[in-house]
Amino acid sequence: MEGKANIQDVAKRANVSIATVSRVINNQGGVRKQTEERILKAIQELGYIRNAAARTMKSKDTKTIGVIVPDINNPFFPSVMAGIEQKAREKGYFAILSSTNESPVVEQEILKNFIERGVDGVIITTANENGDHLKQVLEQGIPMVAVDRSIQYYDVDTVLVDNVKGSYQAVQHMILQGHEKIAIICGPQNTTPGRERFIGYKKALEDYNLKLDERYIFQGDFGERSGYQGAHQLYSLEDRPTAIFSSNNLMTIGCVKAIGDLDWKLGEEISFFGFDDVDIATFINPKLSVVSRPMHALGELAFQLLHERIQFKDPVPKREYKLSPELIIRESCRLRYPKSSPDGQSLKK
Amino acid sequence: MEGKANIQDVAKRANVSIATVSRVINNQGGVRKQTEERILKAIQELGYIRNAAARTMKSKDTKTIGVIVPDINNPFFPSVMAGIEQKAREKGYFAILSSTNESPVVEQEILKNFIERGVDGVIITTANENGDHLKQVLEQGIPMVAVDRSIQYYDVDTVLVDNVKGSYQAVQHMILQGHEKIAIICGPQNTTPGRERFIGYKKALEDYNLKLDERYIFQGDFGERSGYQGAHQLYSLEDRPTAIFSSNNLMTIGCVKAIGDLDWKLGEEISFFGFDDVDIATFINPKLSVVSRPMHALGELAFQLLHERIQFKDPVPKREYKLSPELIIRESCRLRYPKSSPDGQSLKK
DNA sequence: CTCCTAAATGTAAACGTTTAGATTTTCTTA
DNA sequence: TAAGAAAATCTAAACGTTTACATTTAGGAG
Repeated sequence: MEGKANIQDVAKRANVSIATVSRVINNQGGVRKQTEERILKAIQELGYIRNAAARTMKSKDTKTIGVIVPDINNPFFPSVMAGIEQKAREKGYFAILSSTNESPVVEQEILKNFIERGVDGVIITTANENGDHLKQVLEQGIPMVAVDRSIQYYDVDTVLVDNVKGSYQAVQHMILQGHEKIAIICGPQNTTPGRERFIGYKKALEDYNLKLDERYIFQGDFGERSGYQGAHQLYSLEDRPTAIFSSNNLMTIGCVKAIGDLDWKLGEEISFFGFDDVDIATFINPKLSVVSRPMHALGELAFQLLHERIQFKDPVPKREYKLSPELIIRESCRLRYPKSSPDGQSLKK
Repeated sequence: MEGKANIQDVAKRANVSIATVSRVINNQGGVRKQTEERILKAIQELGYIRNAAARTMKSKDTKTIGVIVPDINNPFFPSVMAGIEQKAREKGYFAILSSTNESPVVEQEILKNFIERGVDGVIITTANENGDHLKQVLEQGIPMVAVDRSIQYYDVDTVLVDNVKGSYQAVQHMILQGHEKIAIICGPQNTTPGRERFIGYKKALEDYNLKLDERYIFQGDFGERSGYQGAHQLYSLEDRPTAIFSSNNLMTIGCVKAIGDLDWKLGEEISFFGFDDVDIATFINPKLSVVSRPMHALGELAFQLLHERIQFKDPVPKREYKLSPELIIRESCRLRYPKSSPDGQSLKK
């Protein structure tokens, strides 16, 4: 009983034509109950499993979507993926997941492969927002939705987190606590999240009449190491900041590590706010205040948009969703008494 | 210029037959340079991309492997996945990833779908080691390798971590520090890791003539919550343990959280060793000692074994690898002075 | 210039489905 | 019970490749 049975074998055994078998496999109805049972029995006995490749050849669709993430080790993406997968499974879709390690070249290859395989749609967090490597996909009429990073030159549905709002609120929170020397550890400025979180930071300072101080701006790369370096550099400043805003989870980890190593008193000498919740946030003392992103929801929404595109091929205009992040206030930001020593004696007002 | 070009179109445009085109697509040689260039040009101009489904119909293989994990949110699996993916890409394979949420039913469905798609192989961490749902895959002659959890009734290549050794060493370490009342937070006993880590624990106690105390054995389920509950229960004991060994990462997190909430002095009143390294390990004070698994290597090896099976279909006997975990000694285990108050005054020899 | 051989290219038959459209069977109704 | 309609079933043609085998072409040797 090799795994060889095909629809022919089933048809023969059930004494019907392959068309009828096909009908019951896809429950299209119009088959007498008695016949159906006979066919089902034959399928059972032969251990028949339909061949997806052959099916795809005729019907075009694969019930497969391709998912591209830049870094599978960043816990943000598995979470998003979980959301995607859940919704996908509900609708009978499967997901091919590939990680680019932030390499546009790899991304290009993966996309080509996705097209070869005839994926019904693509969900992507691109490694290169300005690239034209996405063109090929769109040209094939394959729907695409961008997650977390938007795409420059093409109109694709996009699901973002409101980064500006998130970082604005975080920085605002620190300002309202009396901080004036607030540093930021930035992400790469050629990525949407990196850029936007910086914008929120600037906007908050502006709205509260604090001037931007170059010394307090550290350019990181979203990697743990750069967070570590950032904190070190800020610490080495003559005039240290009293608060730090870190632009993503990994840098937060690096940053907090450095703060610990430097014996910089978190929540006292230095307040802290991070973008993205992290496991460690509630383990260190004081607990970290963070901006939390609705990752699962992001994934669910992304699939939902994609699915709509897959089903109704009509050209609906591009849609863009911005999900609001949530401020989780814990303990790493303490009231600050401006212009005075940090002992809290001379409370202003 | 719809994304419709097929091999026929290319052939026509290059003024050759489809056979020749096929030959250059698969670089099989035997095509005059001049002709090849003409074909390449046509491909370029038409934006032709070969149809994987049609290809698969003839040549049988899909260059796709299916990967099944029980919980995509457990950081262990993305790490393994990264290893798999890296090796796979090197060999021109792609991976379909699906998460079962520990549900054997879902797992069964996914496997069926994998067969439909004609994956060339399967890498799986099964949700049900005793299930016969794996039979269908093997029957189709699809190679399979098990990762982290072995499979009962079938002979498949297996890549494991030496759980017994890991937990043995961890417990041994605590014993040698003088601990006698060592508790364990177990994983489910119907999974290999859960079982084996418990065995290592028992063995260590036995070897050092410590008797197993039922009160110090807490049955968890590898989830964070159960770790939390475990620590609570142990704390509520009249005669508290002086050390805890936690069987996995998530339970470690729960456990450490509880210890914090209970104000149980980590590293002083209670020593701790966890299986699996976690982000938080180096953030809390004292830093956590853990057993660390070579996750990336696990994934790489798994793919390698699978690839061998795919290439050489000959029935090689089942192979089983056990990778050694590594003990990372940090600070959460302190010397214990047995039989005396924990103030360390009465050091026994 | 022929002939022969080897290299290059072409022809046509699968692969396993789905699905119009044709045909047969069953059921209803007069 | 026959006719007609409706339901069930069948036939055959795709889908886009790969590949064994057949055919043509090129290039030397005589």
